[in-house]
Amino acid sequence: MSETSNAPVLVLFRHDLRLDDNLALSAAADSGHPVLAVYVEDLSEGIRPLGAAARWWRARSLRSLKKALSDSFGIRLICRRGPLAEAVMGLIGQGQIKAIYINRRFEPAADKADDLLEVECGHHAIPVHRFEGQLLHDPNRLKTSTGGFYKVFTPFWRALSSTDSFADPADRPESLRAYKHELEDDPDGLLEYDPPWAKGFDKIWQPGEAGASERLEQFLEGRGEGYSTGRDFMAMEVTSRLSPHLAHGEITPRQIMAASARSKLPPADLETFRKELGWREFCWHLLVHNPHLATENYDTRFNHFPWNTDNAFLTHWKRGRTGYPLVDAAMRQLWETGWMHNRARMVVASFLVKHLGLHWKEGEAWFWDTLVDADAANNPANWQWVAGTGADAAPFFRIFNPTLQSRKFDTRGEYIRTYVRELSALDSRQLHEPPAELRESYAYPAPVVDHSQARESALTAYRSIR
DNA sequence: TGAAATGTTGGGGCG
DNA sequence: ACGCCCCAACATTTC
Repeated sequence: MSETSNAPVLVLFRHDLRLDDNLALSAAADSGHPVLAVYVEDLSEGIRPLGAAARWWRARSLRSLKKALSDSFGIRLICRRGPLAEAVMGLIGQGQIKAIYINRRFEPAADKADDLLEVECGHHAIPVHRFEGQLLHDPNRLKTSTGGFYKVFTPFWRALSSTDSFADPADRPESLRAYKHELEDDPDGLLEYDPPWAKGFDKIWQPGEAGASERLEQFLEGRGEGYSTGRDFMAMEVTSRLSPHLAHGEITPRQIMAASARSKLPPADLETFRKELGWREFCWHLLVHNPHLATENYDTRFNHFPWNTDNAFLTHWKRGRTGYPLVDAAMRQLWETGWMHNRARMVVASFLVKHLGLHWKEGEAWFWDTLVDADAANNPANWQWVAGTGADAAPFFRIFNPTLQSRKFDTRGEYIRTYVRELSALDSRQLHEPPAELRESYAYPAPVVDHSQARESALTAYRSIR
């Protein structure tokens, strides 16, 4: 490392485990210097550590990235964990790094950690170059006409999607000079994480950039046909399943927008699909402007809300033993696959908050730990939305009837039968609401709460803080 | 991106 | 033939 002319530039990977449309990587390539590629698990103050399912995903995604860097460029990715600035300083000898290239992060504490890195590097005259990729918009730039941030989705999306077209994605670098080094690859074992509960995940998911672009292509070339209405039906395989790939930065919303413009899917389906990306942007917009979104009620009137603290309720919910087949199917899908259908998420979230009267943070924490796509903005923002404590939130009186949702969106019971296997012999007339006298013989629990009673007490509680 | 309660309408059974 | 009632179907209001 002693000869400065051969000194490397450093590319840091964090939530951007990809080579395509990776502006930091491209800029590092353009610098002409040899590249040292490092993934850092940032333990800086205030950054939320990944949940277990997301760690499972990351281990595989990192392996895939490592292989791609090695195959394409002969670059050996190394992995480190620790507070960002410390990890980076510990890695490099002073004055031997020309520059650092990173993609901007929007989790407020992570953004701060990047600022700190920049300050630390400044002391050593090492410039830190930041690039965009995680989002379509810059939450600090997009403002309402009165200069504030957006609090309602529709005007937000109108403003965002009516602006000039989004930037085109960048190709992966044609060539990169590898920096030769003797650094240890993965001292903390980030690439190895194989918990027993994740055994089934491999059948469903292909973490990594290649898996991401495959999903996108499949979706835009046919799977997404009928998305605008079909997305509500939980047994239909019409959704893109891109969320974990997006969460880990294996694909960018820029790439998705650009690809969707070339798709032959019906315009209505594409519009609905893009709008979902819009919700993702909106959630990040909210988090940037409300750094404590994951821990505090956006609507502070709820600080005095009389939540239940019944641990037995919470356990039934987590295990998928509430006695409501749709809720249980969804919770088991989450456990078995690390993912849950969007409508099912709304149903189980509404059930936790309104039927069981538990604090949304309980559900948010479980999702955070069990979802492969857990995202620091989307998870809390959507939980607050369902709970009615959030921005542009669902009105307090919107209480899903799990049995009705089941009849409407899983009419033939395929979704339920897939995950609540003990009920698979029931015909669809009984499946949505198994008769009390049958439950014992099917080893299926009685409902933990009575729907209309639970509904009434939720309404009473929510009215109390209006 | 809801569900339940309440109101309205119209067809058909029936005295 | 007619009015009355019932109730399903649909619309509107309310939470």
